[in-house]
Amino acid sequence: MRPKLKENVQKSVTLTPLRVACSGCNLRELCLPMKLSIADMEQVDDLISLKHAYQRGDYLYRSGAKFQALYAIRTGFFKTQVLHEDGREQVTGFQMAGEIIGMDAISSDAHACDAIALEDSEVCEIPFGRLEELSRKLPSLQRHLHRILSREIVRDQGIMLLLGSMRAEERLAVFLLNLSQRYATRGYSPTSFHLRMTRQEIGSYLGMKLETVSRTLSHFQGLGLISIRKKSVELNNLSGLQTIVGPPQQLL
Amino acid sequence: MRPKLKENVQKSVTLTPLRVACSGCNLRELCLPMKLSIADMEQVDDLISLKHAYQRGDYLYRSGAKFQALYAIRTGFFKTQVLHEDGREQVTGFQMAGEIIGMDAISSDAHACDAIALEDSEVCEIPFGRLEELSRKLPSLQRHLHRILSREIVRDQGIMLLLGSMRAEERLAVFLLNLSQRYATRGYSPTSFHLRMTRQEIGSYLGMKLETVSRTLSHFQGLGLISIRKKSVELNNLSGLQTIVGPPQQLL
DNA sequence: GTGTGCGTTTGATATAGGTCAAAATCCCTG
DNA sequence: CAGGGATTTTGACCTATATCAAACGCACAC
Repeated sequence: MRPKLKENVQKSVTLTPLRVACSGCNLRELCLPMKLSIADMEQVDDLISLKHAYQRGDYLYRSGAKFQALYAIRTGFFKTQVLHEDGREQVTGFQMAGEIIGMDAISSDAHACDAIALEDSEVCEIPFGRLEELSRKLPSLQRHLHRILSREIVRDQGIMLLLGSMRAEERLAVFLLNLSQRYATRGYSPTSFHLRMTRQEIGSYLGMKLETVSRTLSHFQGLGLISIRKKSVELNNLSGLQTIVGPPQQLL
Repeated sequence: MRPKLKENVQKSVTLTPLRVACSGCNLRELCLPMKLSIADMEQVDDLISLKHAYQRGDYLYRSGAKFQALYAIRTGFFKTQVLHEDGREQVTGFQMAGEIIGMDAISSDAHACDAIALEDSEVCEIPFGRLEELSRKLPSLQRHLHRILSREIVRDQGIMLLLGSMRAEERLAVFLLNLSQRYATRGYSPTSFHLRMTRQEIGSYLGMKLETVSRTLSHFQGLGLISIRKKSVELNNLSGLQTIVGPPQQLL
């Protein structure tokens, strides 16, 4: 039933004929947080035609694939990764419901990374040509698209800061706090959640080896900051994690 | 005459009343590589009103400053950096003529990083509101704006790969090859150029300490790959540098 | 010209995190 | 429910890079 990630080779897309309406979507505040008239909203609904289902391990898109659309995650969890020819890979992000992915592909009309479902997921497809067209007519949609693109740039800069100037403990604390905050935004517990990714994927994202991820998590547990058992984490002391993030503790 | 970087505190902007026309700019192929009718081009010329001059050490913008415009670098060299409250800084990029910066600010209407001139520079200002307006009328301009934003995302992903999974030698080789390629694109020698930034800034960008930058450069010189004296570099063996970039040489 | 300071180089030493290995646990498959 | 691969944990050891320190040199100021 549950496929091993590496073996899901083909892009197995289950088309759900069901039309999804943004106007009725409970993620709208995350995905399209702008005010539109009813008539304009209908045009947006028109744009986002199909909802596709992906199983754990499926590719949403592959590096090199022709760019067609942006994707809004409706449910589920994805990772994006870039591959270096010599086999090295770098996870560039983990995406959850309400987030939009695929923007790397606009610049060259081909995707620059892979996007892979880490659990069974549903995705709304946003044909980019039509999005551009509509955003020419709706300034607030245009503005929103620009914000989303820019937000991605800012996010990436934050990761550069993380990878370029933080120690392993700090990176992991930032990572946990970031997940916490994103779950909170979605109405889930900020202190208790399941990690959808492996230690190896966390490590790739944070620029460290899986053993170091595991050791550091154990260390946090030893300090009483978190409880972790396999993939379920409990953050027992958010402000304690916050204080980990900071320059090397010379005091204390 | 030549100010120390840290002391140029105020944003000293010299307004050049001269109107600059994109239509006549020799950087157009880098900055606006798209075909427009003469009439449309005039509208773009209209948009990009003023050319400002900055001296070495001047801030083009600061983190937190209100977002007004994107900036196209006409001549000169900038760095962008993000600061963590605890004083740590991360250089997020080095920008040269024909490149556009400031896109981080769109998402929140405030700049998320600092941009600082590393040499005397001239910059074209592109008021963003008017750019959005015009891009609603000119689909090819709209498309171009989207490409530029997306290109920045792809660039950042490349840096994440670099910071997250390459060794110091590889990072520095990638850095030198990237500069080489960008100078080549601008019609300068790909094998002989001046570094505008300090070892410390290179180190910040590449996630390593200045001493490691210096040692690694010396090492490359020892291998005959480059010649370096202070800030002037000569790349003697581009393909040799290429082979440095790759998984840890187990063979050889 | 001489002094001062920043940037750079180089050396000696320390350490965070990587590597290798083994055991424990989990989870899917048959 | 037994078997086997994948994932995780933990330990022992190693290395790439950081840290600390000293000396040098160039650029600018006086």
